Amino acid sequence: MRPTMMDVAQAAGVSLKTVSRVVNREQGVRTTTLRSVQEAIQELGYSRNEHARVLRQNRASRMLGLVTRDVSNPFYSAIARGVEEEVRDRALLVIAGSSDEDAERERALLEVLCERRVGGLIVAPTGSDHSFLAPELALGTPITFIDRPPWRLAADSILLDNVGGARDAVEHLLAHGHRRVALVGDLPEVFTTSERVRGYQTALRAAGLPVDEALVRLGCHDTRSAEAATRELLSLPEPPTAVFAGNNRITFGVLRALAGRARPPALVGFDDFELAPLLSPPVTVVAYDAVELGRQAARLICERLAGASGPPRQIVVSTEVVPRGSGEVGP
Amino acid sequence: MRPTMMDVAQAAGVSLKTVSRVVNREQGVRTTTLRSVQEAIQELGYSRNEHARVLRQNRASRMLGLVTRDVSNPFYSAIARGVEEEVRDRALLVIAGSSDEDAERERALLEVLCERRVGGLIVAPTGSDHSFLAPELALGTPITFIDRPPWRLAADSILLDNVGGARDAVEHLLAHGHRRVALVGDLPEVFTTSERVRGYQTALRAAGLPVDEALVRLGCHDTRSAEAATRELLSLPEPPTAVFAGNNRITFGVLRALAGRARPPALVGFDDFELAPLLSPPVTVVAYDAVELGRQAARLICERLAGASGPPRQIVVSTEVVPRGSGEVGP
DNA sequence: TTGAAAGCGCTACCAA
DNA sequence: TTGGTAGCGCTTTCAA
Repeated sequence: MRPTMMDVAQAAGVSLKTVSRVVNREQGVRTTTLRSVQEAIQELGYSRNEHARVLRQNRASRMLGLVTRDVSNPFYSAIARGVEEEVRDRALLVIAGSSDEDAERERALLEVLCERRVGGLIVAPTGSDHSFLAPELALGTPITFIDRPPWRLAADSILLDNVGGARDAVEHLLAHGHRRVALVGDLPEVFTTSERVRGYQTALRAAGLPVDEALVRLGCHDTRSAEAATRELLSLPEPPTAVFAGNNRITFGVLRALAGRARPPALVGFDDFELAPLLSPPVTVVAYDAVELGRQAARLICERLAGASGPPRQIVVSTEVVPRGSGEVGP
Repeated sequence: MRPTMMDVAQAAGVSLKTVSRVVNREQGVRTTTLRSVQEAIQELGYSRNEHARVLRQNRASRMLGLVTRDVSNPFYSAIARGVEEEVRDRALLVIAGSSDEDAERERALLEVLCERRVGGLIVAPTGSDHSFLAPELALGTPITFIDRPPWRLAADSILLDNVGGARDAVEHLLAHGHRRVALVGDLPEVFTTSERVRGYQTALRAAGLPVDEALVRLGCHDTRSAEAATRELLSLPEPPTAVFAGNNRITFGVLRALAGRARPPALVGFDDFELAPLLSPPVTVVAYDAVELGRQAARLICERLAGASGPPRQIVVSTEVVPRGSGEVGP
């Protein structure tokens, strides 16, 4: 059996309360007593039961729940990293789970995390109704949405400047003389997709160019479909001279479609990636600090935990075009 | 205040025990009673307190602790993914933390996880003494080490075939006619480094070639130092005609050093990466299934939780050379 | 400086 | 089919 404080107390010949004092580093324990209790703890391999503490203190556990669409995706693992960095010194742990873009699974994960009485929740959401979190929010658990806003729930959110980033990318291509700029994008119902499409349209309209629907290929949710869509674009009677890729998966698909072509179209991709500078040509991207996204989310949670009230906040993280070569070739 | 079972009971006009039955889906509750309790639960936004359950049932919490060196590193996030996939159906959650290669931090994380009464621990270790985990192990908490073996502790481990993978890589280069094969490696005190060095030496010796220390550059813990080491190798009076890179960070550094060179040496890197096929030339690597590594670790934990006893097990995951171009050029 | 006792929210056990 | 009660391991409060 696992030793309890009572076991330690008996081994050390003191009362349970004295052991509690030692374990919690409280003042007012004679040095000799302290020593003998510490020895008993060592001897028995005692480890304090956090569940009993949480229960007795009737508080949240020192854990944050982080629900993303896939922990192994570099975007979300960077967020996880940022969250962890930010809460590390506050002795908070992170429980991370993947929804796999399944709203049911997302909900199940979030509910289980609430049963665990997490101190806060950070969600990169998939579902389209988060109203089931309203009671938890009302009870004081801070919840921050990241990458996409909450639906049917008034909660904090950290978003990228999707419109601005996409607009900058397309303007960058236009500035290099392109007039036929294609967009390869993810599922149109996804928040970030529709925002980036808006940015794309905004840039074209500001330049007095029409939005040619033949050059807009949405619904590419994986590398393969992005590759196929790009091949289709390139075999049009009037192919685009430049491509804007809506996210990193799509950029990889576009790159596969362009591989080996003598004179590939210009390319700017949303999302940076480590090897972008090593490709030929090096890939121009819309970059941002994904780790910072996680840090900001965690910071917001911590502020709320520290008592900050007030209406939901929305923080928009800026993006930046990083020219590397692929986006600076002419038509 | 957060509602308890007692609050629900009062709202529904039943006893606490009846609410417990409903919450736990026990048989023997009249349909009308069931309904009214469910309504009260909905009304109050009740959520069961998992800490109270764990305490009362005197069991481990349904959580696994996962301590890696950096959650945002693709290798470890793939492991996290594998662990999660494997335990998902068993309703286990994963608490993930990064040690940042700091043994003290690793120890602190592991101890906090034990206080949380995790059902099992998976560790990609940094420290060189894990004997402090002995009491926890003795109390029945399964612990699996991954990527590197435990030190001063008899516990399960999941390792890569580091020697075999490195040997295969070098043999692959030798088979293409190389006689001067360099090794760029991580810190020599790291387990995987020394194993891979052994594999490198084994391959050379088996081919009757000397191990030329001038061609062995260890201590490269980041991309930058690997790049510098590679530049040094290339400016030797007798430069290598092929390079074996000891891990993915090093491969990236080597690639940076080779970028733009008219006739780069052959290259095989340990660790696969998504963009390897898209580089020019595409990069030949020693590949393995990192997600499977995590799955195996979780499987081992689950078997132990299900009662499997016996001496520590060691599982070695095989590797495979994936030829893509960079490793198939002659000297 | 130390100890005794109540009780956090829940489940297990027994009773009705 | 339902309810009462003890107690999980700890912290809190009060007393010695």
